[in-house]
Amino acid sequence: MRMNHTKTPVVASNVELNRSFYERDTHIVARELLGKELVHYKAGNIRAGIIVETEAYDSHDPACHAYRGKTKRNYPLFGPVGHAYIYFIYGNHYCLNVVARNNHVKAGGVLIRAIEPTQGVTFIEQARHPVHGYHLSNGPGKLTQALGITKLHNTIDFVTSDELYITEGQSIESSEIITSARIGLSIAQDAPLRFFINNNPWVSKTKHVKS
DNA sequence: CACCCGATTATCT
DNA sequence: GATAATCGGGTGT
Repeated sequence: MRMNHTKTPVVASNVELNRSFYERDTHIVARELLGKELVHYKAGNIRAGIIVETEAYDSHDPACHAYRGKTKRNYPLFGPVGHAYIYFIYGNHYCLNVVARNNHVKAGGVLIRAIEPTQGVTFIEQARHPVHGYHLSNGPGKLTQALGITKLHNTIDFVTSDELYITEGQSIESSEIITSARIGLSIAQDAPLRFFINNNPWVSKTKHVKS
């Protein structure tokens, strides 16, 4: 099964992704999550954005949290695909992953690194005050703060949840997708497992980008 | 724009 | 005790 990469009109879709979407190689899912819409519904309010940057991590990758086996922190990566893995880092930030892998690896997930806000921008600006523009959500710690995602959402099922879910959003042509090395790692720095939409201002700022 | 650095804490060794 | 899939503010070019 493949997504449609032919010239398709850019039409937003609010159809939720199904379980099988996440049951593929982690790097395929990372690539195909570009253009999808991440939605957080809370207390009658919706905040959402189009995913514009992702990174893939699976358990035979030394940079993956699951590389050294299951722990109290990383156990969601070993659980069912389509669920959330959220971790707290640098004493300040929450980072959001979607559990995704084929049936041949023990654990894996896709880090959502940046979104372009589409709904609830007023609430997003409140959550990120005093920041505006692309600074609202052009980084993994920024987008969770923007949408109000915390460790409380850890292990939530994107496929069945009415609070946190992902929809088809808009289709992205493969020619618009850039592959590069991942950001901020101390090991496995050269693996081409970061994906982002070319020329999208909401993609995080980086120094060196290998394509 | 490029580089440098401190904050702050859950988790792992 | 050390580390970390980050961020934002600071300084210098």
